[in-house]
Amino acid sequence: MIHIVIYDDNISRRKMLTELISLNTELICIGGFDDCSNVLNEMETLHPDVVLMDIEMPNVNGIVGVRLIKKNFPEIKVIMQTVFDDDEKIFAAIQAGAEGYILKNTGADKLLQSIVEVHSGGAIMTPSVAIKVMKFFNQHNQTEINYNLTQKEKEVLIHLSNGLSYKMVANKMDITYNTVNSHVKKIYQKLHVNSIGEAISMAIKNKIVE
Amino acid sequence: MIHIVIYDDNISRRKMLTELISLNTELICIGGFDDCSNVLNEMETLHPDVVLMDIEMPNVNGIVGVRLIKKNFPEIKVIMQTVFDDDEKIFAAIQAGAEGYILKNTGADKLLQSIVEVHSGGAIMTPSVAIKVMKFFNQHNQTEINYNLTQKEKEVLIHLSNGLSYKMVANKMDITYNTVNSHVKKIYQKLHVNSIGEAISMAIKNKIVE
DNA sequence: TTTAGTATCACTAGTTTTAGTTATTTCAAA
DNA sequence: TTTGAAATAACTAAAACTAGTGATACTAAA
Repeated sequence: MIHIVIYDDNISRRKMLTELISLNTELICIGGFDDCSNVLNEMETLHPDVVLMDIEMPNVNGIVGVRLIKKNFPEIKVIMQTVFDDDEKIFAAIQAGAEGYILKNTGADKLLQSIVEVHSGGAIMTPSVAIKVMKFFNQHNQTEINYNLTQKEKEVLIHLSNGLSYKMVANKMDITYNTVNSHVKKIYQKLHVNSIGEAISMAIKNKIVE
Repeated sequence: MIHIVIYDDNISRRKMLTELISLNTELICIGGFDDCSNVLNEMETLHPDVVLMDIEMPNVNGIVGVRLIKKNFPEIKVIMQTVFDDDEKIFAAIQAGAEGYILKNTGADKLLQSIVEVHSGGAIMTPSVAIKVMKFFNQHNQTEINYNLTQKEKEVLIHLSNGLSYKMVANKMDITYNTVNSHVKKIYQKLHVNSIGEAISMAIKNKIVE
């Protein structure tokens, strides 16, 4: 028996969801609220398995709500519901630790399915949300532009980004100071920079070095 | 009519998938191959809408395959299939640009559903994959360790990471070179480093600067 | 009201980086 | 086999950084 609490400022929608949930004998709705003003108290007393959380709510919204829940009751699963336009809210919710993101127009069967899925340890997303997440993922894990740094050049750059001086790099790589200097000059040319700071900044951002 | 090509080294499975797909009148399977050895040629000639791609294949595997497809035919949607929900492969596939990632034991109806969903611009993941992606997401967006850098110190650091010299930073911030020097000394103390390279490296990795 | 932290600035001296030019060897590709 | 890139190295001079000490002014907290 999965215990569910619903947060949604639209009462008729809440009623509808409650009825929908009661159709499945595995699920039971044990509470519903307008917003997250008292979310911690409510979690404390009701201790549901899964929370259905509207993102847009007056006073204390769903993002804050899920953050509070996850911080204090990490075992409670949270599914966010949104009308969906705003990337930022999706990512905020993900970072707050919600297990699911589904659109409000999601079909009844899928909603129920999602609750069960999340309860059993999975995560669910509607496809349009998934594509945003994956795009964001890619964007922030983009494969580097190839600056054609050689292995030695990369090695020098890594050492420098770890705070070593040319002298120390030379020592570590068993080459002379002069050679390190040569490599660095080549690196700067290839990266189109002219200081160690910018080179390292570029190297890290483009994943040339870890 | 959605045109589909299947990559899977298991012939009987490929046959099964082909038959499954043909059950839906909206879908048609226009090709199937053992591995990705000739994937670019095959894409060139068949130009499917969606590719069903097994990850584990001899010779040229699915990860390489999706990477090749996405690089040369970004409009072709790719759904990865695997028996393992191996973290590394999932992320590799996502980064290669796959639109879907589903386990092989996914039900027939869900598979077909997924194809349609992906074709219409969404992305799909099985719940167990989704939770991994989201965890990874969170992990790599963790809030920084607080080094208690002041606003000015951060500002100096940002300028330095953009390649500015102390002199230029001074000019930009309307303070003297000496003050910049003071800030830097403080930064080094707080970050426990003693070179610009290490400071920037640390700053970027800990999201002190973008 | 004393204290701690921030922001500002100065001077110095030693160290390091940057950038210029030049040159040799090696190795793989055209 | 010629060519070109990579790796190595040297020399130099200017510019920049590092690190030490010390000082003033302001603000907010104890």
